[in-house]
Amino acid sequence: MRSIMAESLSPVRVRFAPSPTGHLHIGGARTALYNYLIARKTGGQFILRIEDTDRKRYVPGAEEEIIQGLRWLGLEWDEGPDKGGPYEPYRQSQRKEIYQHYAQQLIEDGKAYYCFCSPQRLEAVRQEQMSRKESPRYDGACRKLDPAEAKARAMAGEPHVIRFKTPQDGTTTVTDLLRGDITVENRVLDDYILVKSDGLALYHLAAAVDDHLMKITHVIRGSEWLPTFPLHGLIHRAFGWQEPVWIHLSVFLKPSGKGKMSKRESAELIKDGYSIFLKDLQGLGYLPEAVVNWIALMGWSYDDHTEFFTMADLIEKFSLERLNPAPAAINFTKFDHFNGLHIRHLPIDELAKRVKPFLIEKGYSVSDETLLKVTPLIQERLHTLDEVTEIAGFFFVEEVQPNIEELVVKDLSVKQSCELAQRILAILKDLPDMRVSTAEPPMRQLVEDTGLKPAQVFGLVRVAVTGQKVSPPLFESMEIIGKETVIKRMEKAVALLKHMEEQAAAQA
RNA sequence: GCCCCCAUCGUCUAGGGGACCAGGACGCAGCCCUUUCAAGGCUAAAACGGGGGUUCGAAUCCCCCUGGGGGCACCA
Repeated sequence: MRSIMAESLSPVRVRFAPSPTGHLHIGGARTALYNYLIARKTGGQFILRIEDTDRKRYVPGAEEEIIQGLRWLGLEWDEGPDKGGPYEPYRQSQRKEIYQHYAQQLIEDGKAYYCFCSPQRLEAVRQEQMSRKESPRYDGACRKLDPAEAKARAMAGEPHVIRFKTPQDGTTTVTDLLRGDITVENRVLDDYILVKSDGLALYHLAAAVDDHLMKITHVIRGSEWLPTFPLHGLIHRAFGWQEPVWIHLSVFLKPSGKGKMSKRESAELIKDGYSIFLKDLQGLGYLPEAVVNWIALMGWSYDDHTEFFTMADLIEKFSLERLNPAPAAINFTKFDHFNGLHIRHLPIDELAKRVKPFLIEKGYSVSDETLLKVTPLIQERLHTLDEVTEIAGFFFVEEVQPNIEELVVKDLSVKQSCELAQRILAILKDLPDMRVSTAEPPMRQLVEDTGLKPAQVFGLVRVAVTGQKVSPPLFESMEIIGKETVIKRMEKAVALLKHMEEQAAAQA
């Protein structure tokens, strides 16, 4: 496959054609991304087309969610329902007449026919075929109808659909860029419905017509279309149209690799802080840069070692030839890794800006000045943005609530811990300020004087000042917090330890 | 049941007949660094599903099996 330099350098026209029937997920996002990348790389156009021909499955708000999701990822389209373009409209529900026109053309050419079979009859036929262990397929009853007569019945208003007259023998060969030729026996193909009884086209017709009219050069879509791929080739050929280059992407499997993510499993994921839905990702603390990097690498690779990619890198390096047709299991821990990588790649002020909403949401009062000082301390500690609250929340509160147990120094008694805390307090009180250069030397001296381990002394200070056992670097944190607050927190720790000591004495 | 697709470490992958006792990444384990946690560095364990061919030579090409996935709607 690698020898086929399909995209070469000529501009492609590609489209992402989602149907507004639910949430945009990472699988769809990846399809959109690959389309976008190849368009930008070749200087072509990326088109957004909404495939909303099924009114029953239409979900209000889904189109907006798709648009928001794509924009969040940074995948801006050149033509689409919201911005128009030379081939508008870009919403299939608004193109009903166009499809009808082309369906008529097929009927006139004898390549499609009216079908008046009721859903009930079709269901009965299906049942019977199944009971005979045959594949369910249209039995072709209306295929034999006299075309003039059928047309008259249709014109008279008799309910009908329009079916494609699939060749009954021979084979059909279509070509996928990644898989090569795919040949099927025509007899296993059905006389697929092209236009429903409500007059709206089904995907097969609508997509073919639109791809042709919109001058799409490459169709990059999910592999769920592979089974009907031969039909799509046949439809293009029935019209005498040149086919686009077809590329079917692999599917995403659940983390176990066993099957697709079910609706239920997708919903459950959020409990673990993950989601396959784009709408959730931002709130869970993920960067669009990381999402792009992560999904780009599920089914595509650049070489044997490069893994970090910005959008600009991807546009430069992406190629259809290096797409991988095998299904890929979703790996969320790798997603976390990429998120950390991109967090560390962000400029400080940008990271501060992105982390701020998470602090605000948890009720912290955030001063930009403090946040800007805190951000460098947490940058390499964050895997997701929302972790900022647990790692650095103590910077933005008046008081912390240390766990009394944690205040007791390892291998020391409560009494000894209390004495140590008092010595620390005395030293800090005497200092002119809390700069690292001011506070660290005397504290190190204390470690030496007491013969304790650094971890023991600093651990006590850490719990007292930050309220947590794990924190950003201690002295840098104290500098940001400032002397006044540090002293106040130390005093509280001493008081707590004293109280604990008294209680222990009373019990004895 | 029928049709189609896919097949390298647990996972994402590199690999286009000799450069492969198979490379990278995540995760996992250990070590280093270190005031905690990270980040970073180093090391380790970890794979060509099976069987036939073709060839001097196969992870790479062909066939079969097996396994996995997708699809069989007046959904997309």
